[in-house]
Amino acid sequence: MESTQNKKPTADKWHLTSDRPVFIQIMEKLKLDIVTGKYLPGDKLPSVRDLANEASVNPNTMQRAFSELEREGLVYTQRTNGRFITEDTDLIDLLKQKMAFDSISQFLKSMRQLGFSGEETLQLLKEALKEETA
Amino acid sequence: MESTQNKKPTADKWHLTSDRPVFIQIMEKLKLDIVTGKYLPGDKLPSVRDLANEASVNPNTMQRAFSELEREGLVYTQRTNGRFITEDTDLIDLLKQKMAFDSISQFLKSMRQLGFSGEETLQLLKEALKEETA
DNA sequence: ATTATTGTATTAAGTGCATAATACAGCAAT
DNA sequence: ATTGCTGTATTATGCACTTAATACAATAAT
Repeated sequence: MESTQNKKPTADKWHLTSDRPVFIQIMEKLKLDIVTGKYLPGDKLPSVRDLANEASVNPNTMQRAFSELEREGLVYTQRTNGRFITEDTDLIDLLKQKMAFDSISQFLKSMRQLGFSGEETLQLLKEALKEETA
Repeated sequence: MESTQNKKPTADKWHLTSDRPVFIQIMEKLKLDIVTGKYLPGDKLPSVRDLANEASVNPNTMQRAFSELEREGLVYTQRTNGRFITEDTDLIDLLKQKMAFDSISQFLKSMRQLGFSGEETLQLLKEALKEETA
């Protein structure tokens, strides 16, 4: 017996969309959770079935996301025990740096495509930050 | 008779990838060409077939991209004469503003997801710009 | 008037992603 | 030893995007 409020409280904080492959979006979310410390090195992950259920996704899809993450060395598997976050903290740090670098590069590229110089882009960013507090 | 160098010189400057719908990527490229002035208001566009050929894409796919652009008011069609860039310069300006705003918003969002504050992000961007010239 | 070019529509096929429904093997807990 | 949970594999179905091969209607050019 579960209490009525104990159904699925930790449900969809995955905000998955249909405009890109779901397994990619899951990978991105997991990577964020890893580099931001929501998952710590060595942490045990929920089972494929549980996570699939929580994300309202097919187990195959969740499985695929983890397969890819494992290929990248971010998680490792103990065949019948579960999955765990890598303990390679250097790898995690590198990933975070790379994600930040990629974000900056992509931003500058798209702004330049729109015709803005680096200086103009910097200025626009400053103004955007100013707007936020106002 | 064509000279040997007159084959398809203006070929693939479309760099389309397979990780996202092609018709979306085409729309993005066309929008960029419009807001950056490579196409001017009222300009006549090449035919669907020619553009499809140039981009190495199926005519249906190119057609779809244009249908969407037309829905957004960026191009208009003369039934059997061809397609033209909108002459609504305000719309074009608004689009450019929106694209820049979206780019900035997305950048700030992704950096915050990585744990960086607005100030930190600004600093990282400055450093990135400094690195470029060095 | 004829011809070529325009946008547009249709049908069939192939591919990748996601789902659903199972099933199996191996280890942990009991 | 049995039971339950783990990752993993398989088969079938559906959907969206893309391609291919046509075809048609309407206008511009000749």
